[in-house]
Amino acid sequence: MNPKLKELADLMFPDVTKTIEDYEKMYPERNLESGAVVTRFAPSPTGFVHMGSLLSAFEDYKVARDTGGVFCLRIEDTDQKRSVENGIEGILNDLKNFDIKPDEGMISETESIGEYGPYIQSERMEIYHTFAKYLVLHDLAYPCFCTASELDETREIQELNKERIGYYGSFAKCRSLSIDLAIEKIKAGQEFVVRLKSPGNFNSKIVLHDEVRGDIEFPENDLDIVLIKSTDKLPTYHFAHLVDDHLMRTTHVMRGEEWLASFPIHDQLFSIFNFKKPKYAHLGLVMKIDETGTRRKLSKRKDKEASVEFYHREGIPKEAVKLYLMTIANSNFEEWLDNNPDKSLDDFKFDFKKVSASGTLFDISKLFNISKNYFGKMTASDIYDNLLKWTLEFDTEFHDLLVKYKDYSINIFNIEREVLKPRKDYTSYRSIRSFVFYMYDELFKDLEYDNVKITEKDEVIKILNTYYNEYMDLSDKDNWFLKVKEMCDKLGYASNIKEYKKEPEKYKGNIADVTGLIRVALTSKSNTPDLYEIEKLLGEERINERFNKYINK
RNA sequence: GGUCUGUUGGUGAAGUGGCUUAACACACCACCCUCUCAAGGUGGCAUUCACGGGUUCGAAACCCGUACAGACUACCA
Repeated sequence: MNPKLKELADLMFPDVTKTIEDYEKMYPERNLESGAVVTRFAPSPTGFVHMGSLLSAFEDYKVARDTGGVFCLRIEDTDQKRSVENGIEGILNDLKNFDIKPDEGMISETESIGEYGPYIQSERMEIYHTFAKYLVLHDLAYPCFCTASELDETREIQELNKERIGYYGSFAKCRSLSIDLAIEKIKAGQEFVVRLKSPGNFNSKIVLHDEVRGDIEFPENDLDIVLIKSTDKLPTYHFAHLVDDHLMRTTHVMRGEEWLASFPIHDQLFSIFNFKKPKYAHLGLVMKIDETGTRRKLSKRKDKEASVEFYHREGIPKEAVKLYLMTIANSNFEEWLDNNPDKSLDDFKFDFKKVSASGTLFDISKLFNISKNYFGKMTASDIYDNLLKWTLEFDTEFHDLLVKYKDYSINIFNIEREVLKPRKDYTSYRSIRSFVFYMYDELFKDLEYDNVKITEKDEVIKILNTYYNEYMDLSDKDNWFLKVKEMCDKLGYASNIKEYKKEPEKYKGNIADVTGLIRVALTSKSNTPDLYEIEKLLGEERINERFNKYINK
């Protein structure tokens, strides 16, 4: 070995005490069953998770579960500017809201589980430096003293001459610096970054395999990319990816499409160290159509639905969100679910080949539809329990009523539920209140009554009184309806709508007008679930009160 | 400027050369059912797969161009 190189490497990394072999021993190959997949989700600690990230975390987690593998949460805090206070807790919480728990890695702001840590990159300094030092020792990396303005300058020249932009070939000034000079500069206290001495040739092609896109041809990487940054001595993403995913024995790297372009860099890094390469899957981005009608990446800043906390706040059941995520993750999932209505998400196996390569437009109406169907399958008491939790956090007024009237509330949620075709109107926990508020006297105030057909005051009084005094029969639904019809006939309203349509001039109106009036008087709404069920739950006394309230409004 | 990816209806998409006169689901529209609504049922919604060439007996699928969209091209991830 070149002793000069050793001197340089020692100077650059005085803190390194271990060797790569030491780390290989510390973090041995995992002893997993064949087919078990090791994935990882590696966010910056920004405190919350973006929809696109949630999708990839969800897929990472799903594959790990499906194969009996490991899902790891690693924190990429190598860009200190992005970190926020308690950022890890925030991420963990967002993930937890969708039942995603790491098998390994960070489990709180400061704690982790697993034998492959530390799982926070800023705590892995010495490891990165050990690997970087190895590279310097073998003349595969070098210190670069170029300043930001020098770099800007060469970029401008490159732009002007329409040359490829970057630090490569003759533009890589520090690559050809003599070792002596480099040593001298470091001794003189000059700042430096560590750059890869890329062995690639831009004119040669390589073919890399992506699990969703198949084989892709790239030019070899010839960029002398930065491995270790100057001021904080932290690694760049590229280098951290190599070291961490190798040492954590990640088998499948699933990440956004934005990483596709740096695939050749990562492949080259693994080749240089002769490490076993993980498989890669580059996922299509989650897009939306904005006000101007153009398609663009869903943005954390601009789009409220981009932050996963939004779904929690809206009260969309996490199960529904997961079903939606699965439909965009694997295009065959929806059909599978239709054909296997009794099976759950866990019975479906994630398939890389069914991942769409093109960016997905985020479709919130589809999500609501899935949510609606999910509510349709829940039991009334499940709804009650979950709604109780949701309102505790987001609607304490309603929460108190739910506590006070537990059984009554469950009965409300059970209206038209335990039947062959259950009604489907709830789209979220938040939406429920607007469907049932009138069932609670405490909320039946400051009303705006919907419009009704029958408005003439004497007629209104006559119908409500006649109904209440002579025709209200709550013993069972059939009797109830017979009585209503009877009353209509007596008062001159058609009890059969078909008849009415044939000869409308023969009647004052039809049964729908009459029940419409009763419905609005009782609930203030013209659209509600089954009237009989509502009346039955309300009971005679409150029906009377509400009729009077309506008449005197 | 360079590199790479993508392009099937309003949306998500199936489709790997003949079974496609293009599944399925969401949305939308119409009708039916019906005391209102939600559901549910029936039907409609791409003469055509960004465009132009080519290969082939045969192409949405294969090849070549073009266009458009997106990503990357940082000591950000």
